[in-house]
This record gives sequence, C-alpha cells and structure tokens, in this order.
Amino acid sequence: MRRNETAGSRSESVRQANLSAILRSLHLGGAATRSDLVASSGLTRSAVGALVGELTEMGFVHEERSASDGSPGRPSPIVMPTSDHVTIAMEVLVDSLAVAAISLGGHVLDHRRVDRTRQARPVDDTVRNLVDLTSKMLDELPTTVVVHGVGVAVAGVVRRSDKTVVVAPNIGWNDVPLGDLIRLALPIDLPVVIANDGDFGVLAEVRRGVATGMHDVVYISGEVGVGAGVIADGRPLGGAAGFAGEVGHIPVNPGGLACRCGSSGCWETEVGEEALLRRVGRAAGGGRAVVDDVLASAAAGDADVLAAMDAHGRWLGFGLAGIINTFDPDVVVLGGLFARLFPYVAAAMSSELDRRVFDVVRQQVGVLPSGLGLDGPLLGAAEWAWEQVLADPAGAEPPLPWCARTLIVGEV
Amino acid sequence: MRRNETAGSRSESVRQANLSAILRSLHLGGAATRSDLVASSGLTRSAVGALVGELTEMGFVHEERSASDGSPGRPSPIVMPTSDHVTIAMEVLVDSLAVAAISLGGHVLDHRRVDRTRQARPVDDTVRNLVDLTSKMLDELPTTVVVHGVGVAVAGVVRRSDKTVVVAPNIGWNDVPLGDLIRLALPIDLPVVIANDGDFGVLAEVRRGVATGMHDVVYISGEVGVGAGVIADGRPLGGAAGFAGEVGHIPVNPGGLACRCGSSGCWETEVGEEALLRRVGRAAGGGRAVVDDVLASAAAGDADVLAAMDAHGRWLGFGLAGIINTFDPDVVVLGGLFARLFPYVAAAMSSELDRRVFDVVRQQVGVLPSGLGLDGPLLGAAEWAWEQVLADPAGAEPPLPWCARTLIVGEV
DNA sequence: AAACATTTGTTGTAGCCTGCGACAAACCAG
DNA sequence: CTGGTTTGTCGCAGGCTACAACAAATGTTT
Repeated sequence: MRRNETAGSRSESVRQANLSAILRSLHLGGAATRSDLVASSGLTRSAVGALVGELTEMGFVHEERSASDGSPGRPSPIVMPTSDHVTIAMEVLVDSLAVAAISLGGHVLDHRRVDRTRQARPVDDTVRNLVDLTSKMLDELPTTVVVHGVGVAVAGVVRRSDKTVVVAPNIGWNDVPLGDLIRLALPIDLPVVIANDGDFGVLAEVRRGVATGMHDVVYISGEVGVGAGVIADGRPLGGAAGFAGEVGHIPVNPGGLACRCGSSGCWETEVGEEALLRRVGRAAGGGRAVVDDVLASAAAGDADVLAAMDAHGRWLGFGLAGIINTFDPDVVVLGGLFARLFPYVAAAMSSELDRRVFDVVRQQVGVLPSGLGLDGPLLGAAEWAWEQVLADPAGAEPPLPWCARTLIVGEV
Repeated sequence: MRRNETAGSRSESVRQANLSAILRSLHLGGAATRSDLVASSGLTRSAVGALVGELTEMGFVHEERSASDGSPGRPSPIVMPTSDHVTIAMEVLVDSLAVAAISLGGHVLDHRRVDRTRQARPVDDTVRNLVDLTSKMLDELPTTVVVHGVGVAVAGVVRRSDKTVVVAPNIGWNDVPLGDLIRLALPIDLPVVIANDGDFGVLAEVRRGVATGMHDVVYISGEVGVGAGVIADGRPLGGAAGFAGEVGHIPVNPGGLACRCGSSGCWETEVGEEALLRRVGRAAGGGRAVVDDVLASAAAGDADVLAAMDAHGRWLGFGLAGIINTFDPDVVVLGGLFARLFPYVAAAMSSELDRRVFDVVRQQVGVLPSGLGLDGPLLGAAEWAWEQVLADPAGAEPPLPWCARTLIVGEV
C-alpha cells in the first residue's frame, strides 16, 4: 500500500521540529539571547539549552557573553549564527549573471555580477561562467566556509519539479535541465534548487524586504518578461509542476497585440519592457541603457514620456486589480522594471486599483516598490537553499568544507 | 515578547498528529482494517492499536470482525467511522436554502433544500429558516447523534477572518456577521465556519469529487456571480482576510460593460448568468427557470443559442487561461452554472485555452465539470467543519448530543 | 564591602509517546 | 489436529520535553 502522506510522527520529529524552530528563528530574526529563545519558542530553559548545544556542536551557532544591559539577574548569553555556513545563490538574467554567498542569518558575504550582452547563449557557457564565478568567490572566503546548497534564479519559465528551464526566450533556451547541469558542474555535490526570478523575489521580500513577516504576498517581477512570485498563507505557491505565477500571460485585452507566447492580448504585451518602449516611441531590444534613458527623461519632466508612463500605469493597475482580487494579499511588491517605474506610474495605477479592486480589499492592500533592487531574487534563491537546511538541521549530512573540493576532484 | 508562530513541540503534539492522521485517513478513505492503517501510517501495530482504542473510546470509530477473505492469518478487524458524529452544513443561495447532516466519512445522513424567490431578504428570517430546518432535520436523526460544528456556504463575498458576509448583492446583504448570528441562534454552542460557495466547492471536489486527492485545484463557481475556490499545495487559498478567489472581478475587457462591483470589464460581465441571457436575448433576473429553458433550446439544437454558447465559451476560455497560467493547477473544476453549460461551451473554451495557456501547462491541466451538482458546496462546508475536528480529535471538548439541547435551552 | 533580590543556566527525575521483540490469538491448508 | 501465517497485545527501552531544585552571575541595598 502506498504510504500515506500524513504518516505517523515519532519522538524524533519533535526534536527535529524544535531544532528547526530555533535555527529558523535565528536565521530570520538574527542573534538572540537564550532567554529570548525560551520566550519566543515556548520551550523550557532546559530544552532550549540542549537544542542550542546541539546547534553549537554542528557549527551553526556560537554563544557570546552578552553586554551588561543594566538589569539585574544572571545575563543570558547571546546565540548568534556563525559566518562559516553559507548557501550559494546564482542568477541568470538576459543581460547579466550573478552569484552570491549568503550566510546563516542572511548576510551577504560576497556578491559578484557580470554584465553580458543580450543574445542567445549556449547553456554550457553559462554554466561554466556561473561555476567559475562561484569558485573564485569561495576561494576568497575563509577556508572554514561550509556550503550547504545552491539556489538558482532564472529569467524564464521553470518547471521546478525537474529543475528544468522550459523556455527562456531571450537567452534562447528550451527544455534545459539547468539544475542538474549546475549540480554536475560543481566540484562538490550539493543540492540545487531552481525557480524563476519571481518565485525567489517574493521570498526575498518576505524574509528581508518590504513584506517581512507577512503571510500573503504577491511579487511582480518584470525585466523583459513579466512574472510573479506568490506567498500564500506563508508558503510559496508552486502549482502542479511549479509553473504557477506566469501572470504575464493573463489575457487582459481581447483586441491586444500578439505575444511571444503564441497568444495575444497578454498582460505582458501591455506592461512589459517592450510595451513601455513602444509607448515612448523607442525601438525594442536596446537593453537596460535605453530604459535608463527613458527614466531620465521622465525625471526631467518630458511630457510625452510622462503621458506614456501614465498609460503604462493604467495597464499595470488593470492587470494588478485582477491579481489582487484573486489573491487578496497583504501587499503587492513591484520588483525589477516596475520598481524603477514606480514613481511615474503609481498615480495612474492606483486610480485603476481604486476603481477595480473590491473596496474592502483595496483598503488593506499595500502596493509598494521593492527595496532590494536587482539583487532581490538572488537573496531569495539563497533563502530557499537555506530552507532545506532549516527544515531539518540535523538531517542532512554535514557537507565538506569548500576547501576540501580539490581532494575530491583529484580523486575522480 | 510575541510568542513565535513556529513554537516548540512536545510529546503530546506527536500523539495529536498521529490521532489526526488516523482519523483523517478513515474520514477520507473510508473504513480500513487495522493492518491497512499500520501500512498507510507507517506506525507500529501497537501504536495503531492504542490510537484506534482512543478513537473508539471517544466514539468516533468502532471495530467489526472482518469477513474472511480467504487469506491465511489472523483477520484484522475493520475500523469504521460511526454514524453518530456529524457536522452540519448550511448553504445560502440567492434562490434556495439548504442544510445537511454529514457524518464522519462523508456520508450525507440527511439533506434538505427549500427554494425561495430571488429577492432581498432580512437576515434574521434567513437565520431562523436555517436553524428551523436544521432542528427538524436533527430531530429525525437518532438521539445519539453528536454535532461537532457548522459550515455555512454563502453566495457572496465573505470575510472569513470575522465570519462576515461583506456583500451578497442579490440577497441584499452588506456587512452581515452571519457566522455569529447563526452561532447565537443555535440551541447549543457550536463552532461555525463560513466561506463562499467557491471556497467550499473546491474542498468538496478535492475530497469527494472529480479532483479527489489532487493538490492543486481551481473550482469556478458561477450562479449569479462568479467566484473561485482554490486549493494550492493541498491547502485552501484564503488570502490576507479571506477574500481570495474573487476571480469574477478580474478585468478582462478594457472596453467592457459596467459591473455591479463598480468596475467595468470584469470577467463576470462576460461569463456570468446575466451575460449568457444577454447573448441569447433574454431578460435578466428570471432565475433558474430561464436558464433551464436556454439549456433546453441548446439541447434541441437552436442555432442562435448554440452560437451564443460558443461566444460564452470563448470568454470562459479567455479568463480561464489567465487563471490557469497563474495557478498551474492539476485540474480546473467548473461548478454551478458552468457545469450545466459545459457540453455547449467546451469546444470554444478549449480552443481559447489551447491558444492562450502555456503549452507545457495546457498538456497536463484538466478542465472538467463538477459531478457533485448543486450540493457540492454543501458537502464542502461540512468537510471544512470536520476539518476542525480532524486537526485535533482529542482537543475539542466532546460536544453534547443534540437531544440534550432542550435542557440547555430550558436553563436559560 | 557584604547581604539580598533577580534572572538565568544546569542537572536530575518524571511523564508521555512510539519502537521493538516476544507471546498469544485467529485464521487457512493439509 | 497440526503447522504456517498474519495480527493484536503486553512489557520494556529509548527519545524527548516538563518540572523542580540548585547553582551561577549580575544589580541593588545597607
């Protein structure tokens, strides 16, 4: 018989859950005294003591005498995440590649981005570039660093279930098993997770950005294509195969333009980068520089550009209204291109929302630009890689330190 | 300090989780032998024995000698849910009220629906009608019946967080705390949950309908208004305040008609009952009979009606494409009006989906009419009421049997 | 400076829950 | 009736946390 998904628990599950709760609290909330942990977890001092001891032994945390704060009583030592444990974040955009090493607690130990021109790319080159960037970055970190996993953000349609990039139009990829390719190209064996920019962007916002701590969040990611990442009831929305969030292809205009997805009148044809350039009368495909130029014109008060922004904002609101009525989020975070356009489109967008979103929902929903900038999805990728460790801190085999990789490679 | 939501577990949590797993398995899968339970839960025979014993003591289940099946070995007794424990489902539609008593295991012990004309209704009358219907129904059930909770489905916009009907346009309600009103009107104190038809409809489909066992499901409910219920990763999509799923008000037509929500071009203005009647040239507001008549014409092959159905189907597909691209569900279940229209709109809807949904998603997603008919949401309401019990079978106070209510009322 | 109050870490015991192994019970086959 | 097989039951062991008592470290008061 198929083992039930709601299978039985045992005592070890309790230990795992508590270990996970303590480590997650430290990862998300930063250093805390033991008595803080007692209060926030509801466990007893003895239990917290044992759990912190185990985490210390595994190297995830260390304790320090707390500075005296003037209150009476024995001071509680501060438990803080070490910087020795990291996950690697990678990002594949149309016109840049990036990697980062992010420690427990969310600190960016190092971060590197290289620009490249917008053109189709062989997959192998990209994989090699990413691995090279990563290796160089890690070589400059202390030799004690232990890598726990890799998160890869891709500007494209990703089937999370088998870690495959199904379509990445502007990079020219179709059905590329990028997750596995990266895993095999790395000198040590690491778990690799992969998703699109939107999926990771929303995670970054919920954990380190403007939506910190919220349970229902939509993040709209727009660079060349338009996508979304959704946190529903605190958990990422995946869908049956991991394709959820392709909001760029919600049909919004029955008389609209053809979309590169094969349909027509998709939201993306009205609010994507191409649509913006079309409205201001510029040729498509110029890349980031052209958008920068348009933003400069808007900042300078160019009336035609501002009118175009207004039209863009109305379409933004038109589509967003449907998304908000569908999800009833606490907040919608606008990332990527939309974060940069925000000051110029906000008014028109907002008045569309006022008209089209249920009043009771409109009153409570916030619509904000991301504050994390271009690196939001990168942070989110690392967060998701961390998530695997946080879920079961003692479960995974303790990985080898990065510096041991040459031995392994030598053996092959 | 605010107590962390990821609070610590203790041994009792394990017991609760296992008790819950066993009872849920029986509720969803029906009677099973003890050794089936051992296999599906992964627990040991002794643990299952203790758990089943506790459930028996609480009256949720009883064991019977199994009929010999010819295989050697000591026969395992069959554990079956008793019929003594029920939840009450209620449904408030524009033109009918319904109540049902549903036992552990999902059997409908009794079920009553009364039609009424489409018109604005005082809330108090409706509440009294529901409670009367319920009392009469329960009086005819065995006196041993114990009621665990009430689920109320409403055709309207419901704020689940405070159990309030914010808008029910055709019934004429605004900001009605229906959940509390029903709770206070009942002769015994019971937990009441409330949501709209779509939210409960999808639950019924996932537990007892065409989407049984699936993890990502969208249910489109359309009677007068259009709404949706969504199961994402096995859990109901609620949103920040419980307003999620108002897909009837996704803007899909920039040049569209005014909607009663104050916006224009909402999906509902193109696929709601009014839109259908408009397309076949009939007056709105005639109620179910008119729709029946239209369906009869379609069945008879009336070319004008079939052409209207075709147009309706295209708009159905147009909006559904966006919903599918957003959620990537395993299956979309069409309920209410849409289930009845299905044979006549399927072709046009399908060709729109072929064009507008990502190929990889289109290939795996099913679009099916509900098989549960008008009573789907009613079943779902009972399921959700059961859910409170399933989550912690030993936790809730054992409620008084229904027959004890007169004593209580007498004391007041 | 010493005694007291307060807060917190530590240690040992008790209680809860499940896993495991041995045994008993109930069935089929011959 | 005997042997093989499957399954329920019982007692014991192991893992985990709660609880209570004690020890340690700090501020406050005398």
